[in-house]
Amino acid sequence: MTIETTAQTEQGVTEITLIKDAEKLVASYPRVPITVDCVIFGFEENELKVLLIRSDLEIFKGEWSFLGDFADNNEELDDAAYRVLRERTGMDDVYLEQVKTFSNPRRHPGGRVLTVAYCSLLNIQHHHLKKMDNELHWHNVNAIKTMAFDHKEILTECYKWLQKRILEHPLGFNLLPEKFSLRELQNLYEAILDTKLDRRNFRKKFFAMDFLIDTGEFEDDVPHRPGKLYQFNFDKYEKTKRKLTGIDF
Amino acid sequence: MTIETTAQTEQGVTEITLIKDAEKLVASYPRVPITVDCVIFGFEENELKVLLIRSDLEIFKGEWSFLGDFADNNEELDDAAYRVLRERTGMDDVYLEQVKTFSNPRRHPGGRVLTVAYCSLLNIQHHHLKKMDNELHWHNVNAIKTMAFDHKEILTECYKWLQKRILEHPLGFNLLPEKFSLRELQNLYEAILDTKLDRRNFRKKFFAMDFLIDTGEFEDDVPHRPGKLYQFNFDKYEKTKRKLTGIDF
DNA sequence: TAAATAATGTGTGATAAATACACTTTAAAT
DNA sequence: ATTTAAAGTGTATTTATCACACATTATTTA
Repeated sequence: MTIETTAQTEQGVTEITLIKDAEKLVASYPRVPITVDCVIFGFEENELKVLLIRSDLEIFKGEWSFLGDFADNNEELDDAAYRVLRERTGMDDVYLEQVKTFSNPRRHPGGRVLTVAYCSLLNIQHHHLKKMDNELHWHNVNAIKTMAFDHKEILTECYKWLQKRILEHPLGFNLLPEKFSLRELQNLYEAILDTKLDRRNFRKKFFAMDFLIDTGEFEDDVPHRPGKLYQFNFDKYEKTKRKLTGIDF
Repeated sequence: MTIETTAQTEQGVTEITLIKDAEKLVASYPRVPITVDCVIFGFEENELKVLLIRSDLEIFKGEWSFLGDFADNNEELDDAAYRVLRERTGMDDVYLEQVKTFSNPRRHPGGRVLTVAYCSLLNIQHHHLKKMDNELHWHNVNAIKTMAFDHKEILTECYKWLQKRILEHPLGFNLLPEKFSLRELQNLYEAILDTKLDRRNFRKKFFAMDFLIDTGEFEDDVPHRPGKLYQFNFDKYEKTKRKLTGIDF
């Protein structure tokens, strides 16, 4: 009993020493500020959009950038990305995934800053930009020519990521309203993949997967025959492994 | 002319001011030490291996970890990863790809350290561990139970990455000797994907792609009918978009 | 109220890819 | 000469991809 206590104490002391050693080692190495950047995709008027804000750096005055922020001390980066989303858009139940870390030492004019890019997909109708906030804007992804920092490069990488990811995982539903027509779904895929798809094959493919629930409702604001509205079946989505590859091309 | 010079000077002055502002902003944010960790896969005796080193932290005495290092000031992380490979294995023309950033604030006992995991694939026969260096060891990937830091988690992610990546990109050749038999190639795929493949379909698949060059040579150290030796056709590999998906399952 | 418009909804046949499956051949070892 | 162990090869079935056209329906316009 005495021995056991001693052993424990000794072990405790040793561990504290070892942690001190580790701390000393870590303290001796260069440190870098870390940011997260959220590349937030949306879909509206048949176009793939991305949510940008005017850079808050004078040197990039007028240029657009992603929503981002420095990571707090002891904040996990996923949490930082969710925090940025919450703080800037008011949403926190969105799809979010880490994509890539960018480390060019000259990417930030204020010195070396490392950034981790996160892609987020959100339904524009669920998110209403504050009217006065004209620093925030949804941009057509294909129309963006230049951005602040290395953000154009980040956008390119994230857009490629999205094109690939949407073929192996039906992420697109995160971008649509809760109830959507098959045309809207197809338009979304066409916008993201930047291609035309055959309507019959597209429908066949999606009906073959059991992702779609027929709501029995129809569109009611279209100047032509209204299409049926569907909902996404999240349960099936979790269970299936079926890929979306090979939609027509 | 005078005006132009003045304008240039003024613009220069302004830019310097703006950069100072940016520097001030960056200086005000938390900084974190960054490491890269190289998850180096190899293939030997029909098993997928990963190259590990005994942790240099006393607190992890005896535990295994990836080859890693802190990023130098102003060093791009890809370069840091290549540097680690070069310094520790003597190789620098290896396949290397960024996989994921790990940021749990408690992942390092010496305080917050962020790490970026890189996967590397290398041909074990081209790399001869220094005989005395018994701190470095090739481990069977499936036999690893615990590791230092969060390296077991990193391994899991990188192994998943490899399994996925090898189906869309013929990376496997990086792990094989220059000349290899189809059996070796199939064994490699079976080891990585952890599954059995049909020999005829596997051959059909690889011959259909034009990745293989028939060397006309045969194995000569096997206790049975020797197989033909092939080389990988890097030119075709660059040109093709053909996927490796759907090998038998 | 008839005609024009614009998109919905539906099926089949052709081609290509994935999969399942068994026997003969060859070289080395015994 | 026999055994062993793997190489090498072909076909038939099923599944997925892809190309393609016409009737239907609600709205808008003349």
